Amino acid sequence: MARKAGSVGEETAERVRLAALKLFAGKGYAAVSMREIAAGVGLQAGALYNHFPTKQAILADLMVAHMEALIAAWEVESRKFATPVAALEGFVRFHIRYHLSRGDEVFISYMELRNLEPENFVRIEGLRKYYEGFLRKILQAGAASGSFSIADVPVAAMALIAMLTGLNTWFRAGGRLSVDEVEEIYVKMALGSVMPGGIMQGSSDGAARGLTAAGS
Amino acid sequence: MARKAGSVGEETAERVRLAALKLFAGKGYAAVSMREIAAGVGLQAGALYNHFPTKQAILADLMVAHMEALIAAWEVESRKFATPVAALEGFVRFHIRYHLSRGDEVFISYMELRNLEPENFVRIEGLRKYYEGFLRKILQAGAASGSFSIADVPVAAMALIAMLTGLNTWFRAGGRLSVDEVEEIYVKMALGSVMPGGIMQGSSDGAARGLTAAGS
DNA sequence: GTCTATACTCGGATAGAC
DNA sequence: GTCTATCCGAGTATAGAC
Repeated sequence: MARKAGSVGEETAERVRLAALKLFAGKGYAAVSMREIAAGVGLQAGALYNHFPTKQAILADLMVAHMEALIAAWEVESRKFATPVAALEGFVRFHIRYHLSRGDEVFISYMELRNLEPENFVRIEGLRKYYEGFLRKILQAGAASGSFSIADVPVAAMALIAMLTGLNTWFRAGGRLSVDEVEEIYVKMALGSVMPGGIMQGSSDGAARGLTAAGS
Repeated sequence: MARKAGSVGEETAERVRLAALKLFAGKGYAAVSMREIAAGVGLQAGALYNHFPTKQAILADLMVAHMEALIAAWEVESRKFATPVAALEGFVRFHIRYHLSRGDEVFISYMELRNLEPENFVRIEGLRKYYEGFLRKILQAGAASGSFSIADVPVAAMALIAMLTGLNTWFRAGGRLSVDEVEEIYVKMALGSVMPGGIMQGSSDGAARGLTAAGS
């Protein structure tokens, strides 16, 4: 936030962000000192204050940037999908890929909320709610059209988001399964959890299948 | 761990655990001082060291106690269920109720792992894996019998656990929905995510429905 | 078992020279 | 913009009196 494009100091500020991101994600915000961050950039601690007024401002900057980028990315991606079913599948795939590729940002955005002053906390929480609203709208549309069988849209949205984001806590690249494989599994589980027709075997071939409602 | 039953000091130690639990859950382990914990018990900081050798020992004690109690509770509860489908429904209900009733313990056990020294970390992680194993066994049995359609049992187990535990991050008693209502929704979603028959409308009346496999 | 007092280290943040 | 030096508060943990 508030970056002066083209200025020399902005390059240093960006390196500060990167070093702080790694350290916060690895040890936790409270356990990281300004001296450590400075060392990661090759500076003395005092020099950090030319770029950020406080330690918490660095954290808030990282979180806001992450949430805004996430929202912007989905706003582009979401244009591809015409039906609620396609949109849900697209959301699952997008959320998984985006979050797995930004592990550090996701980690601090979910773990360090309580280290924010109220003003920053409210702002980040608002952005998060806004992002969750995308999924709620998809589920609402599908429930209205009969594609989904959902007892409570806000609850279903939170359940799905938690399931998807949970991937970040255990998935490691180079393990038994690839991202693509895990993504397919999650798509099936997510769709199965809200669709009256249940799990569709071999449903991973495209995003634009039309599904008519099938009551219980 | 290592409690001397009946001793006078154990009462104080228990009060220390309680105060530390509340503080760790509220502000984060790293942000809580021994002075704060002592004040919560009505002691001076130095007196804490009569009961715990270090600050981290308090954290590890709380985590181990939580995980062992959780495992013991499920080992009792699990005897009630005869089929994989009933066991999965029972697990979902148990996990939700147990975790929502121990919000503080759950919170620190998931958030403060990185503040543990390797020895303690390995121990807690082992207990967590052991608990997750309960769900894996249920899913494996159901997949073998044809009740479930699961592409990968370990992945499905992690996805379900994340969905269930995620409840703790947003559910608040006294809100729009009761625990019972949310529990029903999660049961349907969890079963729907792994059952080829999909969501069963009105499936919340009991835990022992027999379900025969129904392929796609 | 608890107290007071304190050793020792480290934290965030600032001032002023260059 | 970065450096060195420093302020000042707070951290964990210990020592010894009671």
